[in-house]
Amino acid sequence: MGSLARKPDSLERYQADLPHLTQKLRRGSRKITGPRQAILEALRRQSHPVSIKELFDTLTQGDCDLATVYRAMHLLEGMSMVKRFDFGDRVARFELLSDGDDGHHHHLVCTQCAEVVEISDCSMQEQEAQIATRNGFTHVTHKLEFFGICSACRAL
Amino acid sequence: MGSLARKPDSLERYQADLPHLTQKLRRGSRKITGPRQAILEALRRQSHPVSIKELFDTLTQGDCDLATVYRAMHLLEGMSMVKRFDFGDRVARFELLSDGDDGHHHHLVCTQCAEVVEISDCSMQEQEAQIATRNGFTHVTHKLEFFGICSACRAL
DNA sequence: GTCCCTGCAAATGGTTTGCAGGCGG
DNA sequence: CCGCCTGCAAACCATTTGCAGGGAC
Repeated sequence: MGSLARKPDSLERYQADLPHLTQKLRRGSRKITGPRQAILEALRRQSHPVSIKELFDTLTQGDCDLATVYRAMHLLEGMSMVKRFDFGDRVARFELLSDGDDGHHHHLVCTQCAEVVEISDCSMQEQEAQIATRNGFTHVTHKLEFFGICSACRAL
Repeated sequence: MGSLARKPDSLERYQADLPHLTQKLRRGSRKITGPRQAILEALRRQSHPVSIKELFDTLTQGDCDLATVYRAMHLLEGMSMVKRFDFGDRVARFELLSDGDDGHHHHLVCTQCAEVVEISDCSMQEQEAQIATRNGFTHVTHKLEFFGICSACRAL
């Protein structure tokens, strides 16, 4: 069952607590500010990739500015604390990374209701290596997302 | 992604000639206009996905308006005459589809110079099917692109 | 006391759209 | 001639950035 997709909304993934997260900031010589704490808290509550606008909307009005969320996500991405995903709708989505998790996984997205299921197993290492050597490339990575229609939408 | 320095196109892929293409338009009860012919001609010259802006720049000034190119690409996409690709830089890129080609292939993109190599073999059908049944989804498709550093950029 | 961080507002860049006139069928 | 297409300009939307004041350390 290891490769089975994760159940949405159950938050089974381990999420570091806030002090743990802010410590990472401090280690990176970054300041721990109110907006950043609010953003990290908001991120912890998510179990799926969220867009910046969505994240912003979960914040108490006045917690911080939209531009600050953008800046914070850049910062966190640079510190490998979040991972950016792209579902092809021209909107960046982010997930908080757990310790030691490189965040490499994919998603199955319902094209009608946007339900997201996490796909944990990725068997592309060998293909990646093959592609690298065949084309003389190095540092080859990939982006992969699945799209389809979920059972609920199909029933409609 | 860097700016593009497109290499001379090899054009190995079969590209239908213009009359053949405009016939498809006619079959779809679409009008054959000057701008559309110019756009199709410009598309035929490409052997890799091009952004709308790039395509527009290859047109003789005055051939048509940028907005018209956008509208034409929507039209052509809806008629399955072009396929849209997404390299994660928030810019849509398009490729002309050959007859009978569903356009399912992937690309290897250099993150420094934006060189693009087409990856033709895709062995994900079974994984796709697996993911569909495991999660109760239907009509499952995927988007997959590879990124890396090409030999030229590596040498710099 | 530094200078990093923030809010605000304006700019950016890709893409879309409203409108009135024009041309393909 | 009818209605699809087009050019033009303005609107849109996610994201970025300049600036000056304020707070973390």
